[in-house]
Amino acid sequence: MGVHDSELSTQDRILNASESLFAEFGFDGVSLRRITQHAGVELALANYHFGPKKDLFLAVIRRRADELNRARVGALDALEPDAEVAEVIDAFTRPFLEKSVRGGSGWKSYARLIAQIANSPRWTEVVMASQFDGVATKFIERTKLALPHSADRNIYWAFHFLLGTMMMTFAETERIDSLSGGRCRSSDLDTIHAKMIPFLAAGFLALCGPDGVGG
Amino acid sequence: MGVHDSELSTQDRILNASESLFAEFGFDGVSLRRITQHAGVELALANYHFGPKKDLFLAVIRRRADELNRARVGALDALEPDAEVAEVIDAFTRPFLEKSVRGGSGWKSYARLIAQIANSPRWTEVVMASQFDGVATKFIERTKLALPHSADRNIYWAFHFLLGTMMMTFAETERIDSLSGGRCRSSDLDTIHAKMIPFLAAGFLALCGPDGVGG
DNA sequence: TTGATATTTGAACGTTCGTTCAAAACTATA
DNA sequence: TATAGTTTTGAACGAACGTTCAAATATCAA
Repeated sequence: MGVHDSELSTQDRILNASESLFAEFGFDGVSLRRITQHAGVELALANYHFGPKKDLFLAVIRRRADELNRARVGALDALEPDAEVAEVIDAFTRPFLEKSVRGGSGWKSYARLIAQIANSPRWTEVVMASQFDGVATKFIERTKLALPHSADRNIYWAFHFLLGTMMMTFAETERIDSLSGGRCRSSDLDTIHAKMIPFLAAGFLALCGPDGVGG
Repeated sequence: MGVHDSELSTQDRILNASESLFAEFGFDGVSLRRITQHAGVELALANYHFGPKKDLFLAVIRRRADELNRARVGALDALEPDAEVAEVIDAFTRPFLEKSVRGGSGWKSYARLIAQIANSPRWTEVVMASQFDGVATKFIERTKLALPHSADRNIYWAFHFLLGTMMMTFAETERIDSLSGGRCRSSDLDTIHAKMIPFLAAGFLALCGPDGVGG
C-alpha cells in the first residue's frame, strides 16, 4: 500500500500520505483511516500528532508554503532595479517550477492541492490569504516599478489572471494531454514555463504598459 | 433556510440546492440530507428523481453545460472568416460572461463548481473531457485560422493558459478584493472581461504570432 | 368514480466517519 | 536497573452518511 520508508518519522509519514490523498480526493474525500493506512501507522496517531483533521490539513499546506514563500521572496529581492516585467514574473513563478520538477512527487501533490483550495471558498480565507498575500503584495510592488505608467487596478487584474494560469499549469491535470492528442504533455513543466513567461509578460504589457487598457 | 419557491418542481428545487451547496463545499462536503433540507423536500426524493449522489452531481453539471456549449458554438460559428484572435477569444468567453452576469445566482455557483472540478482529478475525465472537449477543439481550429503561422503546440498551450485565467476569473473567489484593498471587485465581471480579452489576446499573439516562441 | 401510475413520506438499514481513552510499549535519564 | 516521559496500540463512542422500502398520498386517464 503506502510508502513504508522506515527512515521517515511517523509525523512525516502521515504528512506525506495526507498530502498525496488530499490532493487527489480533497479534504472531505479522504478519511483519517485511509490516510493512516496509506502511511502505515495506526489511526489514533494522526490525532495524537496533529490534533483534529482540519489541523492536519493546515499542517500539510504550511510545510511547503513556508519554503516556497522564502524562495519567492529571495528571487524577487535578487532582481535588478531595472528588471523587466518578464523577469519579475519569472522570479515569482520559477521557484514553484524548480521545486515541482526537481523536488519530488510531494511538490506535485502540493501544486494540485493549492489549485484545489484556491477555488474552494471554504479554505481561501484561512489558507490562501494568510499564506500568500505577503509575497503577492511584494510581487505587485515590484511589478509597479517595471510598469510605472500603469493604473494600479490593471496590475491587480493582471496578477489575478497570472494566478489562474500558473495554478492550472502547475496542477498538471493532464487535460491538455488528451485534448492535444498527445502532442502536449502537462508533465513537461520546463517547456511549459518557457512558453508561459512570454505569454503572461505580453498580457501584462498589453494591460499595464504605456498603451494599456483604461478604466 | 432554502428557497421554497412553490413554482419550481421538486427536481429543480433539488438541482438548485445541489448546485449552490456543491459549489461551496464540494461533492464530499455536502450530504444529501443537507441538500434536501435546503431544497425543502424529503431526503428520499433525491434518490427517487436522480438516483445515486454521483448522478445528481452530474445532472447539476449537465443542466448548464448543454446550454453553455450551444451558446459558445453559436458565437464561434458566427465569426467572420478573417476574425482576429481577440474576437475568437471573445466568442469563447463571452457566453459565460453573459450568463454569469445576467443569468442569476445559479450560473455563479456553476462557475465555481467548474473551477473546482477542473482541478479535481476525480472528475476531470468524467465531466470536463466529455462536456467540453468538443467546443474546445472548435475554438482551437478557429484560432488556427487567425494565427496561421503558429505551431499547433503553442496554440494548445495558449488555450491551456486561457482556461486557467478564465475559470479563476469567473469563479469570483474574491481573493483579489481583499488583496487590492477593495480597489478591485471580482463581482464586476463586465469590467474584468474588458481587461481579460486584451490580456489573453496579447498572450496568444506573443506565443502564436509571427514572432512566436519556438519549440 | 374507478383504477393504474407517479410521487411523497417517514423510518430504518448497515457502514463509515472523526474522535477519545486506558493500557501497553518504547525511550532515555539517573 | 529503576523511573519518568513519550509514543503506540487496539478498541470503542456517538453521530452522520448513502441508500432502501413499504405504506401513504397525489395525479390523471378511462
